[in-house]
Amino acid sequence: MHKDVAMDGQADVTSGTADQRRAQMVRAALDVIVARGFAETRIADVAQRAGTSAALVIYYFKTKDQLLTEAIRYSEDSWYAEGQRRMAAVPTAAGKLEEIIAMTCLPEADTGPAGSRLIWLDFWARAARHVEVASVRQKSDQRWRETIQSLVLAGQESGEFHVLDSLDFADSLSAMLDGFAIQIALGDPAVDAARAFKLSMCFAAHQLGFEWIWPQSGGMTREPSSGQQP
Amino acid sequence: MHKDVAMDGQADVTSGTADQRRAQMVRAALDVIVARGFAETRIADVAQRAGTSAALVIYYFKTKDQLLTEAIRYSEDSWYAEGQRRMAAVPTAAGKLEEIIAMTCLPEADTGPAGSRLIWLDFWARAARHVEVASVRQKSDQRWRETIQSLVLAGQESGEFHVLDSLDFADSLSAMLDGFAIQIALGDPAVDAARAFKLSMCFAAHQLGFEWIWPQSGGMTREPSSGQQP
DNA sequence: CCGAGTTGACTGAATGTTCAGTCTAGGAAT
DNA sequence: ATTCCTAGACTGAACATTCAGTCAACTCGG
Repeated sequence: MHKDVAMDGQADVTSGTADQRRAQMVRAALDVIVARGFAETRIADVAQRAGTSAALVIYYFKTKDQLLTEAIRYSEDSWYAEGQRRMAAVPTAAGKLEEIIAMTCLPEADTGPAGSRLIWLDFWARAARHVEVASVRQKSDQRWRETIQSLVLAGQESGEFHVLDSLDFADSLSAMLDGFAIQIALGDPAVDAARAFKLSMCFAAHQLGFEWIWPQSGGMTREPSSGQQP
Repeated sequence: MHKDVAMDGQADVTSGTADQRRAQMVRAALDVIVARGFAETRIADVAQRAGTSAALVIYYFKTKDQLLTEAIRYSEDSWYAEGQRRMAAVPTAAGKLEEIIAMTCLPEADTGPAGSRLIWLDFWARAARHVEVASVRQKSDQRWRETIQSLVLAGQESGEFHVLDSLDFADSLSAMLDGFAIQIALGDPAVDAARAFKLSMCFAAHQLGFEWIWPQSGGMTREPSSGQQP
């Protein structure tokens, strides 16, 4: 019989190695998904990437489906955590918002799992047919919108932002970011990362009523994240 | 060798039947893709739908890839044509814009190929890995943005709209619509079609400076779409 | 008008490959 | 010696694509 490893992590702590193995495989899966795409991801590829056998992968994740779903969940969680981390490092609401927008728009200094934008496309497509994935996506998206919304509320309370319906704004910005993410992921020459960033920021600044200029190494809003050059 | 049927439609009229067959198959493919999703679309399914054999499908489209690519191209073209058609039926720029937005947001009275929104997800995902599809998407998107842009320019000249950078607006709205399309396609309860429509229209109205209220059967902007069928 | 030859449309039955998922048996830890 | 781990070899099914023709509609020389 199987240990029926629970998806919430801890399982039995007796074997630290087992959990490590699982995590390693999830990460390997993510790498392969990014590189080859969802549809082209074989268990054997993941196994190879993780330096083990296909049989072992199945041993840990009962099915391929479960592996992929877990990989996606992991990716989303990392993404969210990264967002929280970045926001915490910035004091002003406008700065936090800029950080969020930069995260989806500017590809450099990839967040934990590389190529998140690329994965999203597969993610969405899969969510359309796969209930479990759909629910992961829905939750993840919800969480993200709530992050934006509460950020806006905070900014309004501190007087940084105009007062407007924060939910409307969160939903709109979130949609716009998703839309730009597509263009960026697909490398559309007409709408590159920098342009998406600019347009998103202009939208936010305009709606929320704060000043924003391209981060010229001295703007009031701080440069988004670390060093990045056009 | 093959007749090498040109992709721009009319081709040579010598054999009406062959082209009909092709078109029929493309439409069948589209149906299957919508129903089962891209990855789960088998040639046999398409053949069955079209009332023929898998071998015949391959006979017309050398490979499955070609069939799918052509199906996507067809879908996009229909979508675009539908857009043009709808716009032509409305006099004001604001009305046209509303029509466009309604088309992506409101699911009712599906445009020619049903479930376009759903297909987009697969479309994007596939574009990420498949050069040919990528180019189809890029062109299609470009065309769409240009449509919006020239619409805005026209509205500005007639004095309906504020003056602003029409390209910036087109790119932003287009992104927002894509983003909402995802939520709608996936049936996210937090952002349903009506809400997406409202938020998009508010964005447009706000940016372009025209009045807009929910179409109350007598608004200045006409109700989005009406009865239409081939 | 006719029948041998040609060609395009079409099919059912292979073929061959590619994988997800077993199975079995060996190794390591307890 | 029992219980996890692990992997190589297998199984079985799902499919895309090919093959070897059949069929019907034509042409065209006589």
